[in-house]
Amino acid sequence: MPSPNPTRPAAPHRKDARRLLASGLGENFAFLLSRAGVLTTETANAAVEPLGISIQEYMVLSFSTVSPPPSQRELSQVLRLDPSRIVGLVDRLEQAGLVQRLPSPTDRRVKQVVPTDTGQRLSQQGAVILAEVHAQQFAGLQPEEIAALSAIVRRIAL
Amino acid sequence: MPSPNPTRPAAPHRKDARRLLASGLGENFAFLLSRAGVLTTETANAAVEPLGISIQEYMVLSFSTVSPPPSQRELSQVLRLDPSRIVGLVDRLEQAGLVQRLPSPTDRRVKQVVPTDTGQRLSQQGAVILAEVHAQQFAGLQPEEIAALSAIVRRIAL
DNA sequence: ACAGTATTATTGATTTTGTCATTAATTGCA
DNA sequence: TGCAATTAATGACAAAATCAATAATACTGT
Repeated sequence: MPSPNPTRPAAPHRKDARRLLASGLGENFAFLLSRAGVLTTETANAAVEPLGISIQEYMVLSFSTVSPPPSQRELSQVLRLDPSRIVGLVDRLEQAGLVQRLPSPTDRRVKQVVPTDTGQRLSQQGAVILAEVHAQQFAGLQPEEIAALSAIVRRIAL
Repeated sequence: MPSPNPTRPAAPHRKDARRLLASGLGENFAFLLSRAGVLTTETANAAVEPLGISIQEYMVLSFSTVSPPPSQRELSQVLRLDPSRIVGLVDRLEQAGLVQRLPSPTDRRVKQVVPTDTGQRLSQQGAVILAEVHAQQFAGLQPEEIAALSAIVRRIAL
């Protein structure tokens, strides 16, 4: 698990920003977006840590709440993780009693990943926590800006 | 180097998007931003591959064009990479004749990373290529939306 | 119905990254 | 001067990405 120091939410410094712009990197979407992604992921990871799961595990859990339940295959596509990685993530969630692997009624190859009641609750808790944390992280932005960001990023990411 | 298949620029599918929204993950900034970051990074990586460098190497090269030249220390802060990682990246760029390590005139501990003429040109080429690629990647967005995205993400990432 | 092909979950090997501790050289401070 | 801090570099180790292979099952075209 990439558990960055939770006490240091990684604030970049003024001077860095100036030189970043001067170098041209500050206009580079690959740089900006991946950096924004890393920063928010770090924050999110720290936020769900008290729940006893990593942010990746949270995402598996969260997506497993969809109906009908996803196969591990779908999880790997949606989360853009190698199928072999999903195995381990689901393993840990299963051991923690948060999800179950149920055989698909229609295809005996696939195992559906289904949240337990505890898993359901934890997923909702996580959603609340993350919403709070991001509200805080984006406190400097206007609500319309956040909405715009959400809409645009969704167009890129989805 | 995380060199994703350059022929498959990773297009998410309609149906995934629907279920992603249904699961609630589609409203999750940690998910959206990190995913957008990964997607654009993959695209960018494929785009600069013909130049013979990875996107990380490109970023080091690009930032080294700032004046005065950065120390390796500054590179590690700005790019959020471990100092030990910078060593290898600069090594490769140096071997490729794209940057030089010059002793700082004011502090004999620091080595300034300075682009060669070839490095300068390649950095500019890269900037052009990446601009094109992202224009293409964001083709569905209005220019104002792209501007807004850039501004907002810069506030988050910088 | 059959043969061949594709797909699913899983395992394992290999490589790449991230993270940490340590070191030698050098600087800056008390 | 002497001591703590900083820089680049190296090496150790854990985490993650990537890739190949496998067994079970499903699907296809004939």
